[in-house]
Amino acid sequence: MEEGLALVLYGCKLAKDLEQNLPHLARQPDTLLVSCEDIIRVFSNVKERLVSRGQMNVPRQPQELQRLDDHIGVGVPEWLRTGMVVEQEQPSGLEFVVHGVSGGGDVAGRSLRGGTSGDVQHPVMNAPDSNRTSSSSSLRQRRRKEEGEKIVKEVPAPQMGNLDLPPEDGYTWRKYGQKEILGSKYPRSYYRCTHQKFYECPAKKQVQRLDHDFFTFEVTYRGTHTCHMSSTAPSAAVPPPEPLQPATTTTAVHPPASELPFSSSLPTTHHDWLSMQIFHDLGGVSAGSSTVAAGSGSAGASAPRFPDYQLAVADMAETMFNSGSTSSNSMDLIFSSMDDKWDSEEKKD
DNA sequence: ATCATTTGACCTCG
DNA sequence: CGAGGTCAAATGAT
Repeated sequence: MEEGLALVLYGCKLAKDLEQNLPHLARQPDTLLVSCEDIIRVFSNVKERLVSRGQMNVPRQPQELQRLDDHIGVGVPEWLRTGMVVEQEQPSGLEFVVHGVSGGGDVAGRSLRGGTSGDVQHPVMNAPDSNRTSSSSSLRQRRRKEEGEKIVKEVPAPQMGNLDLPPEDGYTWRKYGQKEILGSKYPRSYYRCTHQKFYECPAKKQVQRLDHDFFTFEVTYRGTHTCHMSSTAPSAAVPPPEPLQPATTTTAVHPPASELPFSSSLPTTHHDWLSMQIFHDLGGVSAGSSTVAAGSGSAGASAPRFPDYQLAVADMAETMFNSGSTSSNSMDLIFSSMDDKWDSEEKKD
């Protein structure tokens, strides 16, 4: 196992190197491809070792996690830990209550279809109110109020740290407005997808605290994320578990993966492409939607499962390749605690 | 310099 | 006309 961990670390280092050289490699697709393949090969190797070691012989005991912790560095990220024990305890944080759904869902149905069709349409993006004549012909273009898909969820708010932070849902959002709402104690914040610019991603959300429950947000999602349809899209489709204390007072329930915002109904999220790429290379078992459940805590009942720590590795790789979190640099997040370890390891040599 | 947030003004719709 | 939603300049953070 020690050797396997070393391989994981090596793979992570390769990925980090790749990230650092990305500006240059971006102009050299061939080199970039080789680098990616190297990384995949390393993690595939790890996977082979783990499989041959015994399918279900997964380190779950606390002391074993501690060993991993010690090996990788100070503090395996909490999401990685929880990813490893996802079956035992529901991870905290991502507890959604589907409050109500309205709208046709037509948009979602079309654009979420696996991205195979290639021409994702943005029905609300064009049609910029051609004949909107505010006599002064203001330069501002405004779209009609979008009808259709609207998903309302109640999400427990952070109960420690910055209480003003909106609930993390795995996407990156950019706030573009805030407004006092009549009859509501708390203002409503308006967010749009950070990647709207590059990918014309129309996804938006509104976040507002419940009047009667300061520690619960009502989150209204509108539009569908299209930014993860591209293989180069930088968003994360699967929300990572929140490293926060579980909300103990809410009656939130754990939804099936299909109820997570937009992404999970996708049969081939980027999460899948990642894990499938890695495991498919080996002619391994089918990486079905069960991989999606890795972070969400809903275990596929019948689908073949990978050992949880493999999912964690895939998750980590995913996090490295996708800046999905609101945090600006997920690589730093992952490696910040590992740098010291690497340094000390290298000094030993 | 770049990107995110804030905030007042503006627009849309009921 | 007013409430809700969005824009974009100003400001702040990195």
